Amino acid sequence: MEALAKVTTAVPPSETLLPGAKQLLRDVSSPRPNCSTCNMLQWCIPANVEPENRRAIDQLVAKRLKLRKGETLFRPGEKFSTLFSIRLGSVKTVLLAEDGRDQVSGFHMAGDVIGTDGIGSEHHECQAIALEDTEVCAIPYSRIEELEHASPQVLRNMHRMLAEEIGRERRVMLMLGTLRADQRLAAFLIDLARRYHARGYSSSEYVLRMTRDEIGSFLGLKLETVSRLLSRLHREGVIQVQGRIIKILDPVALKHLIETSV
Amino acid sequence: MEALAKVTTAVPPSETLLPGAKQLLRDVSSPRPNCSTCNMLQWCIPANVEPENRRAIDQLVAKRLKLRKGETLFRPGEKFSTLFSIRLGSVKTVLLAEDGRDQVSGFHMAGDVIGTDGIGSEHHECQAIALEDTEVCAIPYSRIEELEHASPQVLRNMHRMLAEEIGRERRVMLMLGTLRADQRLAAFLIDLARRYHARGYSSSEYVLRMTRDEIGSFLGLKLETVSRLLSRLHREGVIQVQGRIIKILDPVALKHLIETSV
DNA sequence: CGCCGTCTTGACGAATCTCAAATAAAGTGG
DNA sequence: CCACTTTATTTGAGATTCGTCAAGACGGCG
Repeated sequence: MEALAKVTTAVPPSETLLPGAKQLLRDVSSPRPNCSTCNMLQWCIPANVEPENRRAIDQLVAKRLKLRKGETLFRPGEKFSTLFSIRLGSVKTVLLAEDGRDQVSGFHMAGDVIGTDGIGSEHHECQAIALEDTEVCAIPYSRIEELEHASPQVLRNMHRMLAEEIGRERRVMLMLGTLRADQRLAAFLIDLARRYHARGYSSSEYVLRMTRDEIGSFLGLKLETVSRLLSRLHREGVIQVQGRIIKILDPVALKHLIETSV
Repeated sequence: MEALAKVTTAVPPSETLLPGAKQLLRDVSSPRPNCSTCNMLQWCIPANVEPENRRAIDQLVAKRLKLRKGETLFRPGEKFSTLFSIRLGSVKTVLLAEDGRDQVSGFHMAGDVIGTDGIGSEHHECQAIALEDTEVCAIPYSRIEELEHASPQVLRNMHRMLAEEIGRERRVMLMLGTLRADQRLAAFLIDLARRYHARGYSSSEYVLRMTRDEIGSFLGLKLETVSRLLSRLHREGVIQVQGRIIKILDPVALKHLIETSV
């Protein structure tokens, strides 16, 4: 795996970046987090940074945090100050309404940057919860803003990320408003495949990190419907499902499903 | 009404701000658009501007445009350079998918600023179409950025607007993912009432500017469902519907409907 | 006045949800 | 590592919601 085993449970008093509950999260800033040797660098905020800024990016990450499954990274209303780059694991974001309704608004995997929802309003709008044991780099937004001035590439990366985020939300809206249940599920499976592929994994086989209930919440469906539709696609030979292991057998049929009207 | 009747059909060659189709829109920059005497000022980007910046804001608006019902202000893919503040009338924004699906993503009324979807990506992401005869102020984004440096109030207003936009999209997602048809419609009617009220109009009676089909598209429903549900709410005494005239008779019942599980 | 786009309403069917029970998988403590 | 508990998943039957198709009414406008 990696040399990240040593978990320092004590929070160093020097940099109290994270208020409240987050103090409980395990800080795993081994000796010192170091972007330039990080193997997630190519996906992250300082990707392809100019040679002259190489040294600067090692000042970017304040600390690394380790979350156990189910732990919360930030909550709605919390003051925004930090973006989090997922190094390892996966995270769901959940929207909460005043009346108690809630909905999974996204699933995020290694290489994704989360917390961007706070940039506009100074406060987080959703809750981020680890779907499995997860490690994130905490990057103070103020440092990003500084580096944006020095590095056009960092600015470009940030813009790309924010634009992707907006595009993602837009696709979700279109999906919820215009697609049937089976089409939503197909779109979901294809999107996951695409994202795993982009990270160098197989695009035809992967393991779901979330429950049927969480998938249903994201897609605006009940968990039983998700389960039934997975079974149906399996029966039809389009995919193969074994618990959370998904194999896409006929990607063309899957894509076609989204476009067919009945 | 207002002193806006004189429509100059000729586009002055001086400032060719808007490319392509937009040249066809009628420029109604009477002598010169003037924010400081505009009666929409309190809702707009330079609202509550500092006294020392009063003169600067009159350089903000490049021109005023008049759209007839059905005309398009901008389209997906078009280069972003300008925000539009609605002075009069109303506009819908429409998302388009590659496969032909489309969905109304929002309804915008006088006082709303549209075009913000282009800020992140440099290109517009949706199509803006006038629902009725409409007048907008075209505000070059570069001028806003300049003014943001001089005026903390303008910066604040911009942030507020963008945060509101994000919050609005978030609420739409939650609505589409978690509410039944009747609850969506109730939420829609309440939202319109709230927005009209904020603009000084009655919160219990208003005229819809869009068709049942457009409401359905926005809510992820078919037009027949929208019509049936309006009739049902009318029958139940919660609202009164006469064509596009809506009267909210029992706002409490309407709000309650959203929270009841069946 | 007649046309056309919009709206309403009914009947029917398909999609999706609810409730319930059985099964499978994952986590826990000895 | 096993037995036990808890959680997650599958599947069925029946109810409900919503969409589809079709016919007619309404209303603005040339």
